[in-house]
Amino acid sequence: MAYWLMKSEPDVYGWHKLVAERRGKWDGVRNWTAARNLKSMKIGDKAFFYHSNIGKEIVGVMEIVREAYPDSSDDTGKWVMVDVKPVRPVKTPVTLAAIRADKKLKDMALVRYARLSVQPVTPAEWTHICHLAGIAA
DNA sequence: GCCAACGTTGGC
DNA sequence: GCCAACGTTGGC
Repeated sequence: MAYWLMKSEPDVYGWHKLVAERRGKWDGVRNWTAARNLKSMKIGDKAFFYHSNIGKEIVGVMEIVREAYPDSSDDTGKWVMVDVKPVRPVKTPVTLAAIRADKKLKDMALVRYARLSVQPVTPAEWTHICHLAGIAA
């Protein structure tokens, strides 16, 4: 099983909206590196939901429930989307500042490639962040 | 609102 | 195929 981190601006599509919907479509990705990550996802993979711009923190854990298929918001047919469902909210949000300040996390894509909206997370990073978030890994 | 980082586009 | 110009993202 692989781990990921996916970003969304909460005023556009936030954690609470995903929880309300019970299942969400992760569309609108228009970056080749992010799209490659979407295509690598398997059903059952876990992903952190990160609020960019407002909050700048990890707020929940999602699971991939449908693997990459054509993005319905894309007319060109080049891009893909996946479906996700919320698994659990974090107990304590893990902020970008906390991630930057943590030696174990400073190599995360979130820090090194700030603009990448869909990025891999290593098992060690996943476990550590779950610990900081006060939830089981 | 500004600006740094960086991806993309288009002229050559 | 290079690289300057431009656009976008996202932190501050």
